Amino acid sequence: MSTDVTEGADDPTDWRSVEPLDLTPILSASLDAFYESGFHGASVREIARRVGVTVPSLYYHHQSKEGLLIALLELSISDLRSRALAANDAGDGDPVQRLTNVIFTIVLQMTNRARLAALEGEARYLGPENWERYRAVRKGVEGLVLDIVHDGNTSGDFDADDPAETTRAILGMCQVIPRWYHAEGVHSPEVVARKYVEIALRMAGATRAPDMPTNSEPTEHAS
Amino acid sequence: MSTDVTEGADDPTDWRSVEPLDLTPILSASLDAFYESGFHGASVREIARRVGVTVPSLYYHHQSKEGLLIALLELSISDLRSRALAANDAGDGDPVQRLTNVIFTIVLQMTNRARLAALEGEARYLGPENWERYRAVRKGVEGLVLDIVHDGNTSGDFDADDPAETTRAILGMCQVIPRWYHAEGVHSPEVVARKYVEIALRMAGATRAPDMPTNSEPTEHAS
DNA sequence: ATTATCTATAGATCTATAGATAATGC
DNA sequence: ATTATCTATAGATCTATAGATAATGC
Repeated sequence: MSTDVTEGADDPTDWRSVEPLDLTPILSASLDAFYESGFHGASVREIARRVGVTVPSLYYHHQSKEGLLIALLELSISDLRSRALAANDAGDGDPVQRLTNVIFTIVLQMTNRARLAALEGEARYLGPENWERYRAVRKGVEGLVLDIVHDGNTSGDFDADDPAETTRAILGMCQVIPRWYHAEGVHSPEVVARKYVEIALRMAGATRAPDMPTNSEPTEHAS
Repeated sequence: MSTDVTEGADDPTDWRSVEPLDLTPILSASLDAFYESGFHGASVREIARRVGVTVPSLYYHHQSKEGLLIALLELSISDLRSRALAANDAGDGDPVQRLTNVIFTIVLQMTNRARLAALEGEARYLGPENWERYRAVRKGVEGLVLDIVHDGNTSGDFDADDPAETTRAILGMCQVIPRWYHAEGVHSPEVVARKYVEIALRMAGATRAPDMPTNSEPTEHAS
């Protein structure tokens, strides 16, 4: 049984590094247009022009303009989800390490794929069905972080007054990274990720330091 | 000399409470439409329909569709700016109290005026001139918070590893509040503001607690 | 046969303005 | 005179589809 390997993303256990997704020319052009002008500000004509094809050609590959957006969002959020889960697992049950790993991989996405991550703000223009599906995955990631903060509070590793609010605050500061990183980011994605891990640990009231992840080390298990 | 009192907002020293702005019917309808559909997704026809006038009537009062947006953004950002400055002054030179007051008033805006605050994301669709003007004010507020974090680091009240990154993180978590507060906010604006002040102080590494502001006390100086 | 593109066009909607008309204040 | 509204319309642009045509793989 040969399952399609290209589904989702690359090796899901590889949460320490985030390479740019290689998109089809149509999705790549859509991303550029949506990023610059927003979903409603970008026209299918403009997208077709960037790709170098006619408009009907776009409709052959995707059902509608919304179909272009949902394809991009789905790629982005499902990849974020699988990396976040892998990062959490790699924390081996230790709340401090789990939060560290998860925030590290999230910030890597926000910086290395800033344009794609910035599309999240356009998700609210999806139709009810696509919106609900997207929202469910998004909620799952938030729930994961909330669980970590909760567990840390219970174990005494964290000291968050209001875990739900702390979780929203942590994810909130990450969400806005794409707004400024692409334009004025001076640090490498890894450096930013480490800084935000430190800040997130403070927000949760962590009582000890984690092992800071790094992506410069070679992976020990060959493929 | 009777200067126009309605210019800007109400008493600028009153940073402890934030009432909803009362907008003209046209701006109120524009805000609703922009909030629901975004700048490009909202049409002037739809705005006119909400107000109950014809489209040309809109153009009598405002130069263009962008004129509607900039009017709303200008109201929002200038009010935020003056409140933030007043809140900073009320901190009396103490970094802990200054950060507390400024974050408190910012979060009050994000919750009490969630729809208006959410418009910030549309600012990037402004023309170059309006965008630059808006951006300058926005940068001013960021600079104010950065100064506070810096001063606190110098005085030993804070312990921020990277003041610029900490400032962005603090303002970032505040910026996204409108995205969830309007929909699922269960706490009162004041309660949320106090929670975020606590979180912000942790992020900056504050070594002592502030006097938490409250807006339930009557102002001691009559008008 | 299947896949991918094209030309041509439907039909709606967009922002904005010209110029007429009514209501208000001196 | 000034302020605020209207009808009518310009002129561009929007998303999406019908149906023809070319290229590819068996």
